[in-house]
Amino acid sequence: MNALATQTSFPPYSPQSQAMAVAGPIDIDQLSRHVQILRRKLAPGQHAYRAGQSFHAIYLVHAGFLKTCELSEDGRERVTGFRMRGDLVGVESIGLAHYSCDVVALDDSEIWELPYPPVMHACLYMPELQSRLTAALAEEIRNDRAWMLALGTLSAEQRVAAFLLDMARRHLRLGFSARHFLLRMGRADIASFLGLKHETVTRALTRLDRLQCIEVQRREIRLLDADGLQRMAGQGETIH
Amino acid sequence: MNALATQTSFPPYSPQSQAMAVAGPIDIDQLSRHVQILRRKLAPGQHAYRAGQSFHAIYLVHAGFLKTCELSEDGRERVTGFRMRGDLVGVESIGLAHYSCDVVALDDSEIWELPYPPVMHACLYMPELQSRLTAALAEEIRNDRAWMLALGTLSAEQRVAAFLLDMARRHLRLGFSARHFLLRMGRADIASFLGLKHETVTRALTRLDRLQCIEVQRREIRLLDADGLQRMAGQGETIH
DNA sequence: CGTCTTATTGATATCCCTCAAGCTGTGTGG
DNA sequence: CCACACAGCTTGAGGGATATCAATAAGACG
Repeated sequence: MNALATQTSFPPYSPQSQAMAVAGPIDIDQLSRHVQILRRKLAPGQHAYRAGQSFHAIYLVHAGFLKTCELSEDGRERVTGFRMRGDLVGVESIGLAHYSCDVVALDDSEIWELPYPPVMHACLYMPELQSRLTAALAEEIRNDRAWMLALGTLSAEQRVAAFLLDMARRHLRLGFSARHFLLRMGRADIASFLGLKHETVTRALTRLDRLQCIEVQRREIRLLDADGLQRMAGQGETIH
Repeated sequence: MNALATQTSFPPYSPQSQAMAVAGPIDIDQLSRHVQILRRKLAPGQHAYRAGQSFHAIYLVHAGFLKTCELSEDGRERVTGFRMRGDLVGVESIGLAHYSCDVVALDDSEIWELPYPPVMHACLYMPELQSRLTAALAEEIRNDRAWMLALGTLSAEQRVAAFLLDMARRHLRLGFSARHFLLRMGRADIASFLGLKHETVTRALTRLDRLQCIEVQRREIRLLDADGLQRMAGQGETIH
């Protein structure tokens, strides 16, 4: 039995997590004085919301792991991102009457529901909140654009490398090992996100394993040569 | 000489444009009471800003046509969008010290510079502005995600069809013909935006022409069968 | 232990890219 | 006004990366 297997929920709460005042970009303690925050737990496969449901709240991921899926009229579907602790979810639907995409838990998760008109109203009393929210939206755009660049200019293998590095960085930001982690999603979800087919993702992972860049065993990933991966993905910086 | 050739600048000002109170998502008349709005003219090829320049303003496109380009450390580059009258530009860099991408005019253009800290400050006096700005950011995210879905699930030909429909819709929204318009960008820019090569874009256009869906002559486009294009691009609705 | 889902691997097909050449329109200078 | 050069577009031939189809293997779960 390895260490990762004991992480029943991902990411596990840090010791002070219940008391943490700032989760992600939002000052929750202060916000909770103005709006009623509901905590929702989701089992793997459950939806936080679906496209078409009436928009009433944005969510802060407190624990777990989720994916956002874009859907088209004719049934095409694509994973547009993965969300973990500290990420805001639902902001893409601000200004609409109905949510525009699906959000599905990939693991046991807890999300904090921030009812939207109240949050907007609270911005009048918390100027800080307003700029945080706007900055979070802008960062979302930059993040999407960075992936657009990657998907349009990198080969399958490079995309997978970039994906692993992104996961590693986000794990690190939450205080987990960037060198050794468990993917919370299946090959098909990775493939959808990267604009590939699941067999291609598998082959890329196998190849990176053979190149001694990583060690893969199903969903368990070990980064052996992060610098090599970064060169491959066209990124200069190192994971600290 | 055809009608399009007489449109020296695109889109031309509408008769009341100088007096128009609401351009795009922002109430400019009211905003101009709070912040100093500078009008900048750009010739084709000129940059509104470049990645790395210090962030000090967002822009409202008043006339003309521009592209936004994402750049990577190792020299990869990709067009992430095209902007026309009413579009906001620069919002992706909110929260940063420096702009994160390039914005280049493709045609004679005029952009209105909205200095950013002042705009943020003005939000305190104009609650409407705040929600408009947030909604504009959210729409940007949805727009990017819709293209992510398209680029990940459509063939080259379908992408080109979707691109033409998008252009047609946006022309229509500005009061121009959706059936007959001039592309402001070259094949290479379209290709970059769609994650293709310029030869592939050319071939797709030629093919759509042969299929009698459109008529192409260099940059002049005529939509002969918008419904056919829409079916092709997996979109149900019609251009009204 | 059997079933089901997920992942891996292989063989082949296809779409798009690459490279190369020719074409078209535009601008420039004689 | 014409000759020329140049940039952008088009077209063709061929190759390569990824998709597709199919079979097997490995876990997960009851």
